[in-house]
Amino acid sequence: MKTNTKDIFIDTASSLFANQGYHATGISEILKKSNAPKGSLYYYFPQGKEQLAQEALQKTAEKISTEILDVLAKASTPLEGLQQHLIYIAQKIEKDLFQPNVSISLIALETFSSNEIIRLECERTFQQIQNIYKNSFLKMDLHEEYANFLAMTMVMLTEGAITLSLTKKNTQPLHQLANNLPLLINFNNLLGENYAK
Amino acid sequence: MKTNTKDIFIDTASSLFANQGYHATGISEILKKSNAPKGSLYYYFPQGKEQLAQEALQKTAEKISTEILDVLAKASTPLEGLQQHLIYIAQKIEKDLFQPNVSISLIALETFSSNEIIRLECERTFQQIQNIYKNSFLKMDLHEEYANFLAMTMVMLTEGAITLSLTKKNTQPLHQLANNLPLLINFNNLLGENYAK
DNA sequence: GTCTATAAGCAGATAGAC
DNA sequence: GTCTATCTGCTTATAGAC
Repeated sequence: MKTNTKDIFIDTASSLFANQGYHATGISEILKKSNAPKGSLYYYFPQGKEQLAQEALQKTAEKISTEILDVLAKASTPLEGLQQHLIYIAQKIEKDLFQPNVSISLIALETFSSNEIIRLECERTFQQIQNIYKNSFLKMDLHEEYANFLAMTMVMLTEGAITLSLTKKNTQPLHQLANNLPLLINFNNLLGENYAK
Repeated sequence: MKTNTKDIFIDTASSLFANQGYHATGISEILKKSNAPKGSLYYYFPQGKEQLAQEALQKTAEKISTEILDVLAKASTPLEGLQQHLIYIAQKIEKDLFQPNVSISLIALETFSSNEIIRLECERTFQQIQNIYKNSFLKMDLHEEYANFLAMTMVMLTEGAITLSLTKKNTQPLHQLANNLPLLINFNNLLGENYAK
């Protein structure tokens, strides 16, 4: 039997943790926004805040992965898909008034040295996203190592662009990156073809 | 008259905030590592934690800027300088056992929506770093807008590579980016020459 | 300028009634 | 399964002695 009180907790926590961070988000705030009492939270998540954060992070990771796969599936080329994804993120940031749920960098940087469970979850998520990018590049008949490097580059660029856009309270970095992405990710690059010569 | 108790506070706070984050770092931890009593902290920083964080961030920003300028000055080309800087960051991370002081992304993401003073300081810092990159690119006779885009790209890539390396507890992303940077930042790129055609 | 004792409030977590 | 009252410890900050 599936209750959905638990899902409400996860959704609320997912959003709050991603936008404010793990330490800045209190259990009380999650309870208030979930319209639920404290007891039921500890019923569903006996290990408390850490367990809730872990499950919330998995949910965020799933959502991000799905969004990327969707946009790549609709696009006519991987490059266009990546550009559209960056614009999608920018629109989401604007629409949600800079409270989106598009990045796990904050949680990753907050916990990498203090919480091994959550750190591993973040590492897994980054790898999962990178693999999605890599698979799309492989369809372009790129050398595997080169595809992998470009995929890692896309993860770095996307996370960096989100960080800059949020800090500036302006989505210009995301838009500019989307517009000029062909200058960076150049499939006809001779250097790239000789990548692992 | 210059005491240096204040400087000790700033150095300690600078390191703790950058590595653990603003909310995870308590005043008590700063006091303990500074070997100083609580009274003197509030004597030097009457506005408490927020003021200390702001001054610590300025110190971190200064240090990062100086390091980039140094490495660029010694390198024979901007591209080599950027590669060496990435390697320098990787070495610092390894040497300091993943407790370096090389990024402001964590503080930026933690505070962009909750603390306007610190957010502005972060925005200023990102812009300052981008300007250093831009000036080095301009020496290569690039179009100004293209130089500016490449500089922004370098900020994104560097912050992204640090985030990935810390999360993985492995500096491979930083090293791989350094090795393959010429594939991305390509001054002979025809597209780049036509940037703002 | 330096230091300690303490305030006031909030955090995460729990016990136990219903 | 749901809810509330409460515990313990930690947080930032302050008052005031020296």
